[in-house]
This record gives sequence, C-alpha cells and structure tokens, in this order.
Amino acid sequence: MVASSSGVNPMETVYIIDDDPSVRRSLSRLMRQAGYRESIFASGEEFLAATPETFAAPVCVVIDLQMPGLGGLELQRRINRQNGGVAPCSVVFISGNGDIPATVEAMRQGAVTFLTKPFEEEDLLGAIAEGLAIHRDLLAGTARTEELRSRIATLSPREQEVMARVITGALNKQIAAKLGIVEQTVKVHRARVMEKMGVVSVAELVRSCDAAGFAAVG
Amino acid sequence: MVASSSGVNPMETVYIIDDDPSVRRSLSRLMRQAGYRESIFASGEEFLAATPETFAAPVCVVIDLQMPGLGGLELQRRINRQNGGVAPCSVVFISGNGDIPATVEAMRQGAVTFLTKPFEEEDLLGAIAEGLAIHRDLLAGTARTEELRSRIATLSPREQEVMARVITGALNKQIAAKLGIVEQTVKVHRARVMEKMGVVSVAELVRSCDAAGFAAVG
DNA sequence: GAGTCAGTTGTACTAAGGTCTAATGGCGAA
DNA sequence: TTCGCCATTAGACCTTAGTACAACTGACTC
Repeated sequence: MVASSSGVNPMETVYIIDDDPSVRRSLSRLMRQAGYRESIFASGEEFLAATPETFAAPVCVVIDLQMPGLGGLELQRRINRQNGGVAPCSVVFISGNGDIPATVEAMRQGAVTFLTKPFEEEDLLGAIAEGLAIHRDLLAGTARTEELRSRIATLSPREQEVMARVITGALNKQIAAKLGIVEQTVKVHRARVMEKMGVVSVAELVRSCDAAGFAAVG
Repeated sequence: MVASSSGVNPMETVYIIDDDPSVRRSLSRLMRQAGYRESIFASGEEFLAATPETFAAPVCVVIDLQMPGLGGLELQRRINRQNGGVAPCSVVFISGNGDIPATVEAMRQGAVTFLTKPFEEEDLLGAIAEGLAIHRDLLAGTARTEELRSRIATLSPREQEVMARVITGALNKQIAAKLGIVEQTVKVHRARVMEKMGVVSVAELVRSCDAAGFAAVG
C-alpha cells in the first residue's frame, strides 16, 4: 500500500463538475485539503472533452445534477457508455433540489450516492472514498482481464479453436476429430496455447479463459 | 416459457406491505388484474412472521416506506439478512413523502426502484415485472449453486481436500506429497470426486467448484 | 526467389492419469 | 460383534498428455 502523508493515494483523482463557480472553488479546496488530485469543470461537455475515455488510476467524479446544457444524468450515461457499458469510474451526485425519480435513475445507473445540498463535508469525503475504493477494485479486475485478453490475441486462429475445446474438457483425439486433423497436431497447438497463456495446467487455463470471457465451444 | 392467459407466470407472487388499508385493497386488486398471485400485509412484522425466509419461485415485495413500527428500510434490511446477505427476493418501494436519503439507502440495499405516490399503475407494474425478472434470474443461478453444494456435501473430508488441490492444477504426486499419502490413494479419491460431482473432466470440475464458491487450496 | 510463419503430420519416448482387483485398519451404528 | 463407510496401499494394465526432433505445405513478405 502506497499512501501520502494524509493517508490518501496521490494518484487517485477527483473530478468536480458543477456550473456554480463558488461550489467549484470550495470543493476544489476541500479535495486538496483531503490530499486528492483534483480538476474542476464548469460543464459535462467540458469534462468529456478534457478527460480520456478510460482511466488507469482510481477516479471519482462528483456531478451536479442540475446543469445548463448537458444534465447530470445524461452526463453519467455518456460516461458509462464510453467504456462499453462498464463504468469507467465512480460517480457521486450532488444536488440542490433533486427529486426522487432523478435519484432512482442516478442510483440505477451506478452512482455511489446522491447528496443533497447543503451536505456535510465528511459525507462527501466518505462517498468519494467509497467511490475510489470501488473503482480501485474494478481496475484491479480489469487489469487482469486485459492481460489475459492480450495473451489470447497472440494465439493463432487454430490455437484459439483448440483452446476453446480444451477448456470444455475434450480429449485431444476428440478435438482432432472435430477439427478434422490428427491428434499430434492438436498436441502441438495445445502446447503453444499453454505456453502463450502462461499456464501449466488445464485448471489454470479454464480459470483464465473464464476470467477473460473467452467462450468454450462444445 | 410458461405463461397464463394474461401473460404472467401464475407462480410468481407479489407481496404488498402497507399500513393503509385502502392502498392494500387497491394494490391487491391491481395485482390480481395483472394476473399475479398476491398477499397483503399491514406491517413488516406481519410479513416476516407469515412468509418463509427464502422463496423457491420469483417474488417481488412492494413496501411502503413510512409505516408505524418496523419502517420500510429496516424491513428491507431484515429481508436481505434472512438469506445470508443475498437478497431472497426483489423489493420495490412506494412512498407518499419519501426523501432523497431514504431513496439512496433503499437503492443501495438493492431496491429495484422507488416510486412516489401518486404513481401511474403502469409504473408499478413495470417495476414489479422487472423485480420478478431479476429474482427469476437469481433463482436460476441459485438452483445450480445449491445442486453443486449438495454434491460437495456428499464428499468425504479427504475427498474435499483432494478436490481443492486438483482444481489448482496440482499433479497427483504433488497432492500426495502435500497430504503425506501415496499417489495411488490420491487417484482413488480423485476418481470418487469426479463421480460424485458428476463430471468427467478437470475443466468441468473447476467450473463447478468456482460456481459453488468452493475454494481452491495451494 | 528466399525467408517467415501458421498449420500440418510423423516417429519415438517419457510422464501422468484412469481403471481394476485385492487387501488392510479404524471407527461408529445397528 | 457384524456391517458399512472411510482411508489407505499395492500391483498390473491401459489410455492420455506432453515433449523432442524432423519434415512438408501454402500464404505472405521482402
């Protein structure tokens, strides 16, 4: 665990998106005091234009529900869409006069929480800490998945076909029959699969493929 | 897909929990008209006393947030706790004068949605249909998991030890060394494991154990 | 045209997994 | 005590998997 003197990982970033300059200023100061990296934006459009579509380090976005132009809920939708439906970061909503339907929608779209102004600073800091923790865990899982997918990408088409059948528990001779080749050929492909995937047993291969979402073939 | 003439599975049940008799009556009628089995309760205590802790068929509970005695949020917590932290059914909240913090809490605890009175009948029916669908999927996964766990329960302690190592990809001789027994003994246990678990390959065994939450041992 | 790579096949050998039969000892239930 | 279940081991035998070495083909590139 790496942590700054304030107990917060300095690579964890908080983005503030609010059309009210005074809110931006005060939240920006609060984030710095808490030891977070932070950036402020006056609108959702500005945020989308200035930030990448995915993040490599934990990120929590604080969004004001009511903003001229791109509204908070629509902004949340666009952020979620950027990463193929998987949330690319955590989202915390703040609002001066939100309603229950908007709250439900925000939570259904994966918001960590929804705070109504005025709120206690510690409530916001708690929500951000939770959001960053959620995103941190998500990134840890994503990193593993990405590594496995890049390994799979190095497999030749034939090797992928063989692997898809190996992870169903099929015998070499059964795979050979299905693919119309000889058992020895299967062994060669299979050996390369194990090597390229960085595993030494079928059990590990099955887990790797499941984690990467690689589908088995009957 | 089995469905009654109204397009709703007659085994899917909706429970209404509201302290207002007129609300109970009208929602009860609405549920019957929609083709659902339904039961009404005047309080959370009454509901908890009258229903089982788990359900075998899809269930959606409609809870009024404000009730004397056991409140809606606390009721939701107790329902969730009944099944070891896993939601035993879907929950939809309705409220005449709810607030945003309560909505956030309800959604964080897994509510499908939170409707404010007065609401459109179709909104409630839509939420219930979604809740039942969610619970239906959950039950499908649970059934598979339960079947696997009951199979694991038929394994002797030693067989479970062997299985825990087989699914890490360990060789028979490695397992034998770890357990301080001979390789042949491992083979015997292993054969029984495969038979009792109803699988014919290590790949299937790994998937079954992962699905059942059976931990591998290094 | 030479080189590279994926895909293929063959032979030969070693290692590991799986099955069968048979036997021993402990331990709790009927 | 007898029976059944669990755990253990042995020997024999067969099937699979894995590895090493060698070779051929076709497609694509330089």
